[in-house]
Amino acid sequence: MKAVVKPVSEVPATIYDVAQRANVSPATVSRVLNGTQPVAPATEQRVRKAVAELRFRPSRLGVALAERKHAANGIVFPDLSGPFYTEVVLGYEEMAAERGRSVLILSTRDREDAAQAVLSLADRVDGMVLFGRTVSDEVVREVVATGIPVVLLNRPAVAGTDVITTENERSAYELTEHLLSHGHRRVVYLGDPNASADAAGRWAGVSKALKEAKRRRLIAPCGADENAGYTTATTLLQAPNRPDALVCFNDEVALGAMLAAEELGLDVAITGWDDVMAARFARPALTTVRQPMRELGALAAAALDERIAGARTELIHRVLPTELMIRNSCGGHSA
Amino acid sequence: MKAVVKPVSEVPATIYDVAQRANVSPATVSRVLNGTQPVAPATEQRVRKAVAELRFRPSRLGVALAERKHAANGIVFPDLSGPFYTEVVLGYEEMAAERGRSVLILSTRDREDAAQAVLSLADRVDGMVLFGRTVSDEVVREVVATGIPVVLLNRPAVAGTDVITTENERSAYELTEHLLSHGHRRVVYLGDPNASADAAGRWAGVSKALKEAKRRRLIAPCGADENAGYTTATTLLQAPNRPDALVCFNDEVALGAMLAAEELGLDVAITGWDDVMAARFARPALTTVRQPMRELGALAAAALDERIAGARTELIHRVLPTELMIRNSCGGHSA
DNA sequence: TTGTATGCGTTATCAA
DNA sequence: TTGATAACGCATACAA
Repeated sequence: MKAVVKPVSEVPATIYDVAQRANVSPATVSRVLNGTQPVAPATEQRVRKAVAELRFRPSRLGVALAERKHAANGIVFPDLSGPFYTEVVLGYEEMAAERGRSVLILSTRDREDAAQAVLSLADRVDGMVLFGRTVSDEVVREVVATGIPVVLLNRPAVAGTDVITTENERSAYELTEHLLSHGHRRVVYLGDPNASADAAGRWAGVSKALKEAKRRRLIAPCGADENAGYTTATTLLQAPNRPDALVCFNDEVALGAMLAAEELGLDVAITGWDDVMAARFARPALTTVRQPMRELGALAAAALDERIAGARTELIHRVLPTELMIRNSCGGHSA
Repeated sequence: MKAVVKPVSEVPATIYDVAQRANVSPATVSRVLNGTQPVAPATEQRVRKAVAELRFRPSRLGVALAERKHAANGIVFPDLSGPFYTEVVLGYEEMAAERGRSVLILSTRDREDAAQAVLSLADRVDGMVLFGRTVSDEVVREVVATGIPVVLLNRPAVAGTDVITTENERSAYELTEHLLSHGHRRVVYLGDPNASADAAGRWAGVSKALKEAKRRRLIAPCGADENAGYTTATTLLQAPNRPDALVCFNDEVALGAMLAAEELGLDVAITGWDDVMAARFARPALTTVRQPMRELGALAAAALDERIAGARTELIHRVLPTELMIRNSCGGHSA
């Protein structure tokens, strides 16, 4: 006489279905699946058989509620254009995946409800990393107040957060010194120190080198994209007493400035920041600064994980080194 | 006489805490917060007051389980380097956010457990989009079998999936015709038709144009990165009877090939695909094909949403047009 | 208009 | 080694 067996249905099986089919309690099924407690071999066999037959997959929804955790991390960035954020996100995802956590992304790019979006993300993750230039300190504090660990990237610390940044001032200083050593006398910085900590840090380095060399500390407030670089440089290069070197906030700005110089038929030294792919292919090739983007993301994920797991309670503040990529655009290297 | 009021605690308040403080039932709190049923003004006031005082935020975990949905979408891509995937992801995230859904990302880049990772992602979302070159058809079928809607991007359809692709063959055909009209006679395609549907489609277009012009249909199997392009082109350009035009699978390959040609001091026409930033800055500027990346992502999110909401049951298959960006690298345009 | 009670799918505690 | 059963935090039929 055949046993009456529930047919495999289209609706997902629950742990109760499995329990019933294996003639055990739901608790035992859970124990088998998670290895949380010893189970008799024979019992385990029955359970595994039932699981396979019913194609049972534990509901993440149920698991999450019972464990009261999402097993997911968030990451908030202003934009994804350019390789910088992209690479960081990739490094972050990779490390998170290794540790069994999913990652939720959120781009704040000119979104009016950015604050709301970030807060709402906070409800869906066990921890999150926030890039500079995304939301106000006030919002960061609110997120911290929800109780989840927060890691800040390239942004000044807020109480209760871990911080990881890449080095700015020293590299900018060296870059400027290099320019000066090539005989450039009138160097101006294209960027807006008020716009971000990065921009401020780089200006600080440039400024310091200029001061030490007893040069005028010139700065041209400028947006962070190619168009801003092009426009600003066009104006600058047509003014009397035009600069012979431009230290740009990033590669996009620098590339835009190169276009301007090219159009005006002017020979001016130009440097960028980030080492985007286009920097290598521009002619002359762009001198720039490379950041360990991948590592930045991976470290952020690791830091978050430590706090989520409770393995660390004190906060950290790490600064990652950057690397000068001297190429032809800064003059003196046979462009 | 003061009412006894529960102090605001550090542990998150639940809907029961709010109900108690407002002297109503949890159901009423839910109704106020979600506007699912009319509530008396006075009652609503009390509830909102309690919500504010307790800083109550509904637990996503509880909501998700009760509603039996994640309110989240997934997206799986092979990599994020290069602007292509990045822009698509951005378009996707933007559209998803507009519709109140979070997005979970998953990169399969040389990950051995890619299949497992994708399946596990399937448990955490209400629907997902999969790029070509990520997992096998078998895995796609398994995901479809879980019951969640699946949208495939730049990849041949699998039963039960929506498909959105960008046009390949026609653009490749036009690109090749253009090259031929410039007098190039020996044009070879750098790419691997077996590696992806994109590579195959582009080769089909090149092949067709060559055939119609009664030229030899030459192809050099080649990886999809800069290094592969450089290596392949170096070999090709040093062989007897070398090509005078290279149609490359993408911009990275083309840029690598340009480096090779430059090193060898050879003048050869080169075209790419994707219009990465470096394409504009290379000298000569790279002729390439632009895809509506942002739109691709947005459409995918929209398609997913329709199926998740049950607004559409029949499957779609859309092909988005691409645009030729004729610049200098294809010769005849005063490079 | 509001409250009661149950379901959602797990995990985990406490007995047995 | 195993089974009841109570959380977990909300939504929602069903009553009142």
